[in-house]
Amino acid sequence: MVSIVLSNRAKQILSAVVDMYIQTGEPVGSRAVWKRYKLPMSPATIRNVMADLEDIGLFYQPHTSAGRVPTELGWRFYIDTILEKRPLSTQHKTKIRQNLKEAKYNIEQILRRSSHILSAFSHHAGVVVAPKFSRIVLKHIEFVKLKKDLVLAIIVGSTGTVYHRIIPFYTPIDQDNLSRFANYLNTSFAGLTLGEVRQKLVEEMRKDKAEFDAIWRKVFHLSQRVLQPENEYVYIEGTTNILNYPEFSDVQTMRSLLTAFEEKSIIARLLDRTLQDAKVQVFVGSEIAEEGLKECSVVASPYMRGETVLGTVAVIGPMRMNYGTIIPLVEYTAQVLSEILANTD
Amino acid sequence: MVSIVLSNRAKQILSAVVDMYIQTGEPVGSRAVWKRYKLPMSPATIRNVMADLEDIGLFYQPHTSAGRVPTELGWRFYIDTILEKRPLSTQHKTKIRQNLKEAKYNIEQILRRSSHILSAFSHHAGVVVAPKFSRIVLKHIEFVKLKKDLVLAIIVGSTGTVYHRIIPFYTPIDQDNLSRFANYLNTSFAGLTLGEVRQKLVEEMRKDKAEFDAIWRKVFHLSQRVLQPENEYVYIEGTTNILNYPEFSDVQTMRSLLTAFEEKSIIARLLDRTLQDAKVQVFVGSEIAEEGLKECSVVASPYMRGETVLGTVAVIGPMRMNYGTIIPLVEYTAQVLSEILANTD
DNA sequence: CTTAGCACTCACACCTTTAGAGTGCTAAAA
DNA sequence: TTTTAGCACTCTAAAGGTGTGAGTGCTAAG
Repeated sequence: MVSIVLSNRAKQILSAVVDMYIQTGEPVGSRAVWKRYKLPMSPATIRNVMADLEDIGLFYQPHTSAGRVPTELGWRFYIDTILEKRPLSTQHKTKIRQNLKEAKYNIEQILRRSSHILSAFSHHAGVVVAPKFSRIVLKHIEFVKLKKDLVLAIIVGSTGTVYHRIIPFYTPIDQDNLSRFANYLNTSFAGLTLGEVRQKLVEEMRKDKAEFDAIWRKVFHLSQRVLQPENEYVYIEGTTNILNYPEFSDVQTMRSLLTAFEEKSIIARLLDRTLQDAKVQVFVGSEIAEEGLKECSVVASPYMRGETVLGTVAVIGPMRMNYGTIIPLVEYTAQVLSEILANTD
Repeated sequence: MVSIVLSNRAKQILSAVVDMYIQTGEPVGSRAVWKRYKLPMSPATIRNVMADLEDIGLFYQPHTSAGRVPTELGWRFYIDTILEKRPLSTQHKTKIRQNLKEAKYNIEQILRRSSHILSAFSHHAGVVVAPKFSRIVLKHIEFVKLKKDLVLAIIVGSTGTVYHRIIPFYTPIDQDNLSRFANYLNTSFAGLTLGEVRQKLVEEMRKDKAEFDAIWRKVFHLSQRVLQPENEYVYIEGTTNILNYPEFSDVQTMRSLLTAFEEKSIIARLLDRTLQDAKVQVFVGSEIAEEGLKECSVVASPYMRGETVLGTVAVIGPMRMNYGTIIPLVEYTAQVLSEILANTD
């Protein structure tokens, strides 16, 4: 958190410059801001204040005779202390809620739709990170023997997510035994996260080592492989929206941006850190360590099932995004998502 | 097919110009081509021939004092009659084969890897359209009752593809009945495509209408919903490669291109027509009806399981792509894919 | 402390000029 | 008849020069 104290007037001017810069993307001059916002002082006074704000490091001047542009610190300060959120209209809210509820029971589609909504409403890239595999709460597991040495494992999570894996298994075993084992897992571990199940299994195996026969041990091993965490799935939509912003029109910048979007693991890593804190978070510029996204801002919020954080929804765009409307958008989307997931029992 | 007959010399010059244009992307002049390819004639002669080729419509001159650029017709002719394919090196071949075989049993990953390979080797966008749902051959189907009014259906295809669907089902039914029905489907219809299964079910239901009790009919209906075709899945990788090509550096063109890539259904529609013919196909420029891709070329080949065409692999890039190496690349990738899918029984 | 006035700065748009690549045509050579 | 050298011509793109306007900082008066 930045500890800067500003006079009301300075705040007013900061706010006006930021607002105008969000719209135009060009350096904002004193006269322009004066005309536009009808501030009760002359351009000269505004100029003086702007010079002061530049001294503190909130503004930056591309060249001597240009207007001012907010610096990263400027954005940070604006977001933390001045910004007034503009709640979504009830219209928009019902639209979002309905759209997501339409896809009930199909989690993948719900998540895809969420990223679409985020993108369409914000005019930036909309991102949703699917629930982490190891955080999924086990509801049901099933093994199907496909042929002699191939087993299909199906895991149903409490949110309705379904995972399946085909695993080579070179030990002769019949479907009955597999079903019995699945049954054992279902009765003993339903309600735990897959991560926990995995761990408990290791413990069980260690504890009762003596008791187990060879086959049973193999099956334990098999389920270890089934519960191996997998890559996180990331839904991204609206990446082309960034083409509308002149600050990214440089081919070099654009390539690195789009490459970052294409490499979904980068986005997954970036949004991983939002999981710490169950509320909406904003990252500006170099607060984002990820290559290619340092000129961007991210508004992100985790979504949950009950108390458990599952994944993240986010909007990624240029620093000059309209935080006042986008923060509530992200917040609300996460909230609706959490609600929908809570009701899937 | 175009019916144009050219002298050897004209072919040689066409070939040289095309080759040089592939490398530079800029209009090719007579002197440059003469120096580079050491053709046994003077620039003036080359100029004359180039003028002739322009008359036929194979070349185009951006302005009076510029070199020549192949027209769409020019590309078509070149591809159909002059092009010499340059087979992949054994090195590359084993690399591709190994990479794909590594992911055995995980069809999704195999397809994803295929698109990655296509993109990495061609330096353009690599595309793979997953097998069409209704063409999947049924190997195994299973119903799992999740809760009172929710059924999870799992379909395993003969290629190892697994589909799952969660379906609301408001008729009280126990797991036993569901299993019995699944069993019926497995024994009666395994080996048929899902499309066929769907149709047969309708017939069965009609034929024996009288015999069925209410529940049984509901279950029939349920499986109709399960077998509903779903959107085709498309894997695209390397879309950012197009940023390297100056012909797309115009922001407008780029946006429409990237938008087309983001809207995967457009790509699916485009590649749908390749399913007709089980061999590699090339589409140039306006032969592609799809919005935003009219300045591109597509090299596509279906992949199969046995005699059945399943889906398509393709490379999408600028018209001046290196067809000589890309056609064999696409051909080979489709072939390896078909081999791998053939062995999954 | 605020503001009007003014000199000064700098990017950008616009014009002109120039260099160079490439052409088409003509007339000579093969 | 075909090929080639020579040359005038065309057009683009880069380089340089100029003017305009938005915007500043400073100073001195309100």
